[in-house]
Amino acid sequence: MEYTVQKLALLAGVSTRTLRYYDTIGILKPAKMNSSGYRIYGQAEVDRLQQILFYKELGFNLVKIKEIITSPAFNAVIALKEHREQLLSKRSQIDQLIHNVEKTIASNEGRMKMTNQEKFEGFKQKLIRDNEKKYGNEIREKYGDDIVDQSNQKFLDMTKEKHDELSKLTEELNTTLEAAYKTGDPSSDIAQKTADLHKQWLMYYWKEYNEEAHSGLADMYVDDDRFTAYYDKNQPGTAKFLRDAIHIYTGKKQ
Amino acid sequence: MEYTVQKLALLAGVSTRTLRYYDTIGILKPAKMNSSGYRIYGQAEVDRLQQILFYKELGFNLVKIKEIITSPAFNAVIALKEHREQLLSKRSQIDQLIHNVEKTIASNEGRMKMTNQEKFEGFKQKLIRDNEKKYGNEIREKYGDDIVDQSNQKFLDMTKEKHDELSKLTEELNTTLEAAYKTGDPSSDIAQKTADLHKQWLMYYWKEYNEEAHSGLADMYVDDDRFTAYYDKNQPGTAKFLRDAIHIYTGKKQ
DNA sequence: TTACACCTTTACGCAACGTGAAGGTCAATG
DNA sequence: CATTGACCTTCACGTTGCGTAAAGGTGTAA
Repeated sequence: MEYTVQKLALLAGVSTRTLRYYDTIGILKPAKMNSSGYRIYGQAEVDRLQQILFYKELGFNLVKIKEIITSPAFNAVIALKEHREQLLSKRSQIDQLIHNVEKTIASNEGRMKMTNQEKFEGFKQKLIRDNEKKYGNEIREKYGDDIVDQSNQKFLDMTKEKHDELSKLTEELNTTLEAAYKTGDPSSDIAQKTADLHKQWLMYYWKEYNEEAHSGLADMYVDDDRFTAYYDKNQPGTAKFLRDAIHIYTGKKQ
Repeated sequence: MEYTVQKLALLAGVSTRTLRYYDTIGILKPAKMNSSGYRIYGQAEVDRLQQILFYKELGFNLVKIKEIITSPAFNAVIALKEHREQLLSKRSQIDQLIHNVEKTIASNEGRMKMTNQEKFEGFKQKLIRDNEKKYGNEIREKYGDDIVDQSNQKFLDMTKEKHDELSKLTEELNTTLEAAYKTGDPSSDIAQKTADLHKQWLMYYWKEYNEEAHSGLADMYVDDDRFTAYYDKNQPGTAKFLRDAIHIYTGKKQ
């Protein structure tokens, strides 16, 4: 039995374009060409196409399929297991997305006060948050995933109430820091109060608290210009002051 | 605060290419261009970018994001709900894939006798199966989805044992049909036995049995050349004979 | 002025085809 | 025998969200 493109396409339920494409990428070449240059497929090609379609239904891409069907059968099992892993991780990604979308729906719907506008307004807070996250990544590398993982997730999971709490806490931290700075003494009660507020504030972004990480972050406040610029915006030296206070608070320095 | 492409890219954790792309597709235009044609972004653009990235993390494509952030907030909730539906259906698709992949792994691994080669070899059987499926689709349109749904699925779910049963049944069907044909009488015992075997054989592909569908399929055996060719390959007239036997069996004809 | 880091536009590449366009081929028909 | 209509062929652009050169202008510090 011999088939032209359309015959085979009809038989297999694919388009003729698909068969031509499979020819050009070399995954399914016709058995021969007739005198007019028509593609002629035979039984072997039908079988091969069946295999291709089978693996395609399992979600493999054509490159993988080519590998599988051109090399010995043992590769198939390996490929299948790899593929299963990929599918599983893809599914958990989607689960995450669904979770986040639902959270967003809830926060958009239930409490309309927290509009998108509000949620994203205030550049400075965002700058800081982004930097926290950025340093979170560095800390993650140093101290392992668990400490910082899913700060983003925590933020998304935040309800309006939590969000308001955070806003208040941020303000309190700022005013307390300003007052503490005026004492000039990082070991003063108010400076230590500031460090404690900073810890609490941090806990909105980090899943677990860890003194070493906290102290490390404080170092980075001085090392990174954008951090420094933010904390020093009213009074230069504030970043350093906060760092010292945190060092004392975490027991890193005398 | 003003940002060039790279500054903003660094801040937001995206590439400069991305920002330029967002400019060309009009989802994020810079606030202005300086005298040399450099893109300059301001605070509003940073905010907008944050929104874009937020929705991107939720898995929206850029067209949808553009719709959401350029039109009033109420669209956002609708879009989110639609998006959730899409994600849910995507997840169940993936669940299907995982299920199928696992079945395939099991059939490849547990019982090595059923290799891919075997599984897909034998063009005639496949041709018939494909035709069954094809007609399945037609029957589906006529009698509703339930009757034929997931014949493919059923095939995938088949274990080695089932597969062997099916092979044996197919052979029995063929030999019985041949013998029955020689009697020349579609109402003969052996012809009716054949019809019954055919029903059993069909049940490997259909979820539910239905006399009308069975009888309809028999008609198609005569109407479709490929079917006819298959059944008539040894003795011409076999397709017709089988059809008549099935008609009697299903009570369609005296 | 030289180096170097930054900026610009243009454009190909990726996956798996869909969708024309422009033009030959084959069988049946008037 | 010419025409029709259904087939076949090879380009080649469009899809999504950028990555990755390439070729060339700009800013600034040494």
